[in-house]
Amino acid sequence: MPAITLPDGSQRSFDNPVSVYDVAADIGPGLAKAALAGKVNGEQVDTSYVMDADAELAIITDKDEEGLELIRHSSAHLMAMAVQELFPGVQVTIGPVIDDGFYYDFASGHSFTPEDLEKIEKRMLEIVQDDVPIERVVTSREAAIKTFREMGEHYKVQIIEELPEGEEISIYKQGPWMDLCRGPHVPSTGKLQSFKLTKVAGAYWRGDSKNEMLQRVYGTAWRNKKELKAYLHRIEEAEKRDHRKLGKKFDLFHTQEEAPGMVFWHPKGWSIYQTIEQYMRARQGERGYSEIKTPQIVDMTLWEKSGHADKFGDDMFMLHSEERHFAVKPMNCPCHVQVFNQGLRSYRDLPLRLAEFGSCHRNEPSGSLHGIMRVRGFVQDDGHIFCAEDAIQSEVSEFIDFLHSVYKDFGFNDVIYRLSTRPEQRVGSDQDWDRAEQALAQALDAQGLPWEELPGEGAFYGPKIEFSLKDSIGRIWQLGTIQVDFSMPGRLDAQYVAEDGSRQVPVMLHRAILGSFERFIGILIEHYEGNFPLWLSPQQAVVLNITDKHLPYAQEVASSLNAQGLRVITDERNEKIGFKIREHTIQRVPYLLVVGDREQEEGTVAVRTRSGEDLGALSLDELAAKLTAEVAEKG
RNA sequence: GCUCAUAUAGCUCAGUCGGUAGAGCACUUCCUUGGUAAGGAAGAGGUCACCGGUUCAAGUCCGGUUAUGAGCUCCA
Repeated sequence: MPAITLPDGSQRSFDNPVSVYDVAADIGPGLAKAALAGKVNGEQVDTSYVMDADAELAIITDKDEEGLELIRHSSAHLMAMAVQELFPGVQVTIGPVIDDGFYYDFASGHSFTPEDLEKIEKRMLEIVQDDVPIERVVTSREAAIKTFREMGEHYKVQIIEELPEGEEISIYKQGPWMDLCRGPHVPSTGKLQSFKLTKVAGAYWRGDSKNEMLQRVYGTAWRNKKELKAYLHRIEEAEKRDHRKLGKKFDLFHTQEEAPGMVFWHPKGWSIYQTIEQYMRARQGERGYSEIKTPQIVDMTLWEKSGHADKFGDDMFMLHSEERHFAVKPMNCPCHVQVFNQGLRSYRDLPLRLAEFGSCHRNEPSGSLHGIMRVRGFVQDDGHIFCAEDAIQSEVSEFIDFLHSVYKDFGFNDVIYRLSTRPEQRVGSDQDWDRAEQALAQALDAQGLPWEELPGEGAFYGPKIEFSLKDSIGRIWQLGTIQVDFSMPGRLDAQYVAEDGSRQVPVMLHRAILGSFERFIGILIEHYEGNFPLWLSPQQAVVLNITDKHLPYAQEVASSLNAQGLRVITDERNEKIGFKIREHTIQRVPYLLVVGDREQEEGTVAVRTRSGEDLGALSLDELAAKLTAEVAEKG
């Protein structure tokens, strides 16, 4: 006589064992239709799951987040079924749920094409039309291995063999098709209505590049057509703000075949770059950093000593000249230690904060290059703090504070904190790692910041905090970092004289706020969709003369504003005012200054913004004051 | 680096069955001097990424290289 307790606390008693579906039907036909799965005593189960004792039950429908995940998971199965029907001989591997959808990895001699995806999608819709029931069958390990071996599903056999002893093995059947799966799944294929296959790509078996490559088909799946449409729209919007596209449209930079992964900055892009660099220079000065510049090409012996040659040698650009071996510097830290090492340092010099806009080159794998976001030649807003161990926490706290203020000035307020701890391949003693990890965790805790641990993700010389931020459309970008390093100063013979006269090895903190200028500017382009705030805009205003006779006045306006430190250009072309307005609005110039007879007589300009707002006529003084104030405001 | 795809005018893209390349915008010149998102006319512009092969003939078919894109792997 099971008594079923529902989430609202109400109870229903049944004379016989009941399935999740039965309970849903007992509550109402609408719910029975909507039920995708159940949650019995906290465990997800199919709607066919039968309860023969008292239980707590929640019916999962597509209103629940879990329901959406079920839809995606079952969609992956649906796709696998369609694929195996259409392409006999294809083996299945795994098909999990991901953000916004699902994928399934297949082993196949045939390469799927976009046309294949259409065919597969069509077959999937047919199976949905047939509303094929999805059924769970529990089997023994041996039987499962035998079944899948006979089916020629060698990957599945391997997966079953690696399941822990005693684990229940379940198979899900939909029509003639079956797949090994823990479940649960939606009750029938008819529940899957709003999906779309999006792309096909290679993926390594088990995510290991030593293994063979499988074919991964990605799909997206939603509760209903409206959500699917909204998702596809979001993707389109994200594509519109792609920095590669906008970089071309606004004439900010280009790349070309002769220098893969390196950026040719054009005047407008370089203006943004310089504005950021000068801003960072000023802020670092305020925060007690001394700026330095170190060589671009350094003898291999230094990289061997620092440990980088050993770990990253393959990815360094090498040079051979006069029997000597050099590398183009892939990072700045060993060079900064060389600056520290000049002369005998005292504890009184600490903390010593060195900063460099350090130009680095790394021969990144060709397939990982991406616009200006992931490049081979880049400039870091790099800095190294040499300090005594007891100063780590305060230095890290001070840094976090600095970082927050910078992100705020760029219009980013949501920061995400992650602590990456010791990786398998590393240098330094476990005791050093314990202390370093603790120092970082304490600095985060001391500021009351929420953080997540990423075990094994630290650098080879020390743990790190990674700072990520959310952009205007919710994407997360990793930017800043601070890393504790107990190893490199010792390896490179850094020392200072302590208060008691003894020689001590300083701790080194590696830190960056923007990460690389290239990546950061790429993110800014996408975040603002080219609508840069005034202080970053390469062209802050453009003066538009109505006819040739207003040209001298237009030039006078521009030079007057330029003299006040504003970036103002004149569009002197013999074009109609509507045409000029259109062009510069599309180019996202923040202020359009129209000058004609009226303005010339009154010594004013007619101000229009890039968003189409008409601010009326302003005198030059009023305008300069307004723009200067806006530049200072940042954000 | 791996899998798959792509590469045509400055940009965005057409180019069928293999028969020596086309549009819109941009550019140049001329006309137009026009008050808030495209005034008009004419002209110029291409070794179809590169190297090789098949063919009477290759932008088109095949192979290789390079770059780019999606994803995987990697990211000091």
